[in-house]
Amino acid sequence: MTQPGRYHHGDLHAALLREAAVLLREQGVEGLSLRRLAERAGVSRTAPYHHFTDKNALLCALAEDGFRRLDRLMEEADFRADDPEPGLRRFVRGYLRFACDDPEQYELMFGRTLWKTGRPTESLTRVAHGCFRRYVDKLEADGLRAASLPGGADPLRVAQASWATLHGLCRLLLDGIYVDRQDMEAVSDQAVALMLAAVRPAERTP
Amino acid sequence: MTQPGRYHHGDLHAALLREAAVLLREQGVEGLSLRRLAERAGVSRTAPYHHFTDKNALLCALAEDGFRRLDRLMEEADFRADDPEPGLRRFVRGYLRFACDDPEQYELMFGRTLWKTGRPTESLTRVAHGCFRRYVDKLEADGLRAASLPGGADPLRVAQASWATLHGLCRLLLDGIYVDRQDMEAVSDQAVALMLAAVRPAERTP
DNA sequence: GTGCTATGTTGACGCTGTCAAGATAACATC
DNA sequence: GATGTTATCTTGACAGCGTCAACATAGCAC
Repeated sequence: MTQPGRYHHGDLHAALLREAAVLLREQGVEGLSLRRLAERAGVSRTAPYHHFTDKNALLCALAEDGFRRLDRLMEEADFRADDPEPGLRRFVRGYLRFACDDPEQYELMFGRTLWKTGRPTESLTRVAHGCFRRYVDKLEADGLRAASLPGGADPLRVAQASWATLHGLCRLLLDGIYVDRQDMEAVSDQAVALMLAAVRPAERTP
Repeated sequence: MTQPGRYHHGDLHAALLREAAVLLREQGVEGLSLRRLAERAGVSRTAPYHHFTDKNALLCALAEDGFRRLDRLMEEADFRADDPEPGLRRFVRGYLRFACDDPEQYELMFGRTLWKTGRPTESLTRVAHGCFRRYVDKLEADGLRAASLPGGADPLRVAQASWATLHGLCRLLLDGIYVDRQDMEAVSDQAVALMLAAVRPAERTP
């Protein structure tokens, strides 16, 4: 459907997204230019503008795909009420694996490129927030209700702080600042311990 | 010393760094171009190349300044052995304030621009690692030695995980993803609780 | 067939980082 | 004081970028 002789591409929209995902994975956002993308799709420089209003819009669509995949991870999470540890550990590892599998995609999803410098699409914002919402709900329903919470601890706050831990870990890891790739497992366990301590503060009593 | 008629600027190196810091704060890395910088300093486009080998080099110098300031914050930190909470709380707030005071500088210090896309200067790496080292040492000396640690918890791991929490909080906050500016104080307290729980796991016993 | 709309094209503009070559000032040495 | 070396600053150029304007072509409804 992408025969070289054809004037109309056939499904440029999808092809662009597909090519963009590859380019993003291989070269990062910095290496992802609309011109190169167009060239790879065998189309002129400005053709993409008939399918995405902007480079920003294309990147938002790309990030949105990522959040949809992350949301699926969220769905599978299961913090069982009586013993949240194994589920939490599995979730943390899954999250880290998600980030490490395609660092550039993770960076795009959570980086400033879209959220600060660019203008996040309404659609992207909705999906991203839905993903977080699901995390809060899960924490509240499965983990926190059963556990004896420290006085007045808001599930939202716990969710924010624990997500921040996870997120910070990924960032430090992916950018290679203070955490090495080989430390991943150990730090991951440490993070689980940290989060568990917040959820079940009185557990370690002798 | 920056008279308009002079052929030689006088102290372009310092002037560039000064102007760059302003531009960074106001517009972010994206708005910081060497050409604009040169223009602001009243000098031709390529003059900066006689003082910094690269845009990368200039950014590294800028980030290095930031880490030196952060290191000073680290010096002041004091996690007293008998009751680390107030010191920790002060430190966390200080860290968050540091990041929020000049978000673009914080972003530059920890972002991928230098650590992933760019090539961090040896000098920058040294200062940044020294800063983290100081945190580990502080944690170990003041807080952890006195506290009853969970079996086999490595101070390095605790430092990595807790820094990740702090860092992740800042990122989410600054990029405005899952944490609002107004949540800052509450989430900050939650983070302190999280970190305290890791350091003194048996404290909440009734 | 006629027109409308979706899609793709070339040309152009201003912005960027950076290299090459040449100009000028400052400074050390004789 | 003259001379040579070096640091600094200049203009010119190049390739790359996102994006707008104007134009070309194909597909589809009537």
